[in-house]
Amino acid sequence: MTARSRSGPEMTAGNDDDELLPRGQRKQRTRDALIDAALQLMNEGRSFNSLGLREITRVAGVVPTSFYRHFKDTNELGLVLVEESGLTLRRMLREARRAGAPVKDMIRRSVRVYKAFVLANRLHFLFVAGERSGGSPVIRSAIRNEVDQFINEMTQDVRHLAIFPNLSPEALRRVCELVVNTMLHAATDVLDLPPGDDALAQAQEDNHVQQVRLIFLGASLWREEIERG
Amino acid sequence: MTARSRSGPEMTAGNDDDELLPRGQRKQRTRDALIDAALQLMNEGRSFNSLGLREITRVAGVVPTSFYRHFKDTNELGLVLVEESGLTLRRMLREARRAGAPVKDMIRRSVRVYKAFVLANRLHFLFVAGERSGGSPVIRSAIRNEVDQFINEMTQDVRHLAIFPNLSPEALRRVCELVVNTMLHAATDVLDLPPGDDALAQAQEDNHVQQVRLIFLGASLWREEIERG
DNA sequence: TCGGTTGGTGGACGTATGTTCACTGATGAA
DNA sequence: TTCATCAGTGAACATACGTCCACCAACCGA
Repeated sequence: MTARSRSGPEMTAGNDDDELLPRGQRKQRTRDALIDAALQLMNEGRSFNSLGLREITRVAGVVPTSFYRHFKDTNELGLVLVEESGLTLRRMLREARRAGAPVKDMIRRSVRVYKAFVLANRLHFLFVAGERSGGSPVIRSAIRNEVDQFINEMTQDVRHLAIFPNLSPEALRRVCELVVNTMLHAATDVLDLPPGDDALAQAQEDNHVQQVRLIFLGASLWREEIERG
Repeated sequence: MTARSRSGPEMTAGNDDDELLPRGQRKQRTRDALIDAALQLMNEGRSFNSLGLREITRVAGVVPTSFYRHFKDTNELGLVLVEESGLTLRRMLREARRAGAPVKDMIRRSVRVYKAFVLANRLHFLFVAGERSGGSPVIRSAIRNEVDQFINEMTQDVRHLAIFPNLSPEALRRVCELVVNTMLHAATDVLDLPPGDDALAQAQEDNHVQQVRLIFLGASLWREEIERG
């Protein structure tokens, strides 16, 4: 599976330059339009499994029956969204790996990068954070798998950075799990924050930074044989 | 506002012994039946704002129009649910206060008590954990207020326990916020866990215990002037 | 005892939904 | 050029929804 290429802020199926495209790509276009429509509706405050099939097709600029050419039902579209979001998460990890860990002010810089990434991928984080504990069981468990896998990969990356040589693999994973949970919840804060209020944004960032600092402080001083009791 | 008294696992409006009740109490009965119906539907895996008015009244054993005698719309019922859940949270805090902090094995014991409380109040935690990041904006923000207030009260309680004399009020609140977020997410784990699998439950408990231990370790060693940079 | 108040009923309405079906017109391989 | 394939169409369906209305029966203060 490869990432979709978005064409604009409001994607509908009947674009101007779709006449000259081969059939496969045209199909992919309206498929993308359907997915984007679902994301767009969630961006307006709706939860995924309250979305209707007709509603999605309406926003996508397509007749309801077209939906079935691409998905069996809305749940199947949801699972595709989970997969896409998982790709986004892994892309974040990959970019972080490529950039390397900042040596000075590591945590604050990382939180800033994370926040920027969340805003740049607003819709996916909105979906993940929103449906992770909320919606239909099948989607929830799919998201859980995706996040679990993300935590595993992050654990590997952190291990190679050798920041916490004192931690066993299990303990290190636990630390990563804690950070991921904290930061996924932080994503909701970031996304809910109205833009323009710089002071509030700064206070929020400080809060997130210090929460991670606290976790890292605990992690750096953790001694397996003592704390495990 | 006082807590409702539930009458059974499946509460409907047309109970057997409602003939001899005064009108006010009878009204309260069907109101409770509506609230319980919504909770019951969520317990079956539905998210709140996908619930329909008719659906709720059907489960409550009442005709759809009766709904309007008690709530303006489903959202208003949701806000009542938020308030109820807030009461449950505060009740937990009150009970913990009364029992006092366990001196030995504090964290593990506390996690066990918490887990028991979550299971005993399954529906409220399911609602809070599920709608905290998911559903309609108005309910989400109402829950956020409730949780914020809970964090504040918990901060006061922890302050009086004098566990972290090194922390400023702001830092202590941050620690509580971290613990609450972690434990609210843990509630989802607990509620999703299929019963009977003792080994998995034990592993899950260990995980939660060690996450809190890690936070507490960090908190106990936090030095304001050093870490705030 | 009376009569207003009130919680619950049943029917009806317009509208929205998910799903079906036959159809169309362009695509792309033969 | 021919022709099967197939993404998208439009009409129709049964069903569900939220909301309105008139009505009823029981409660409860007068």
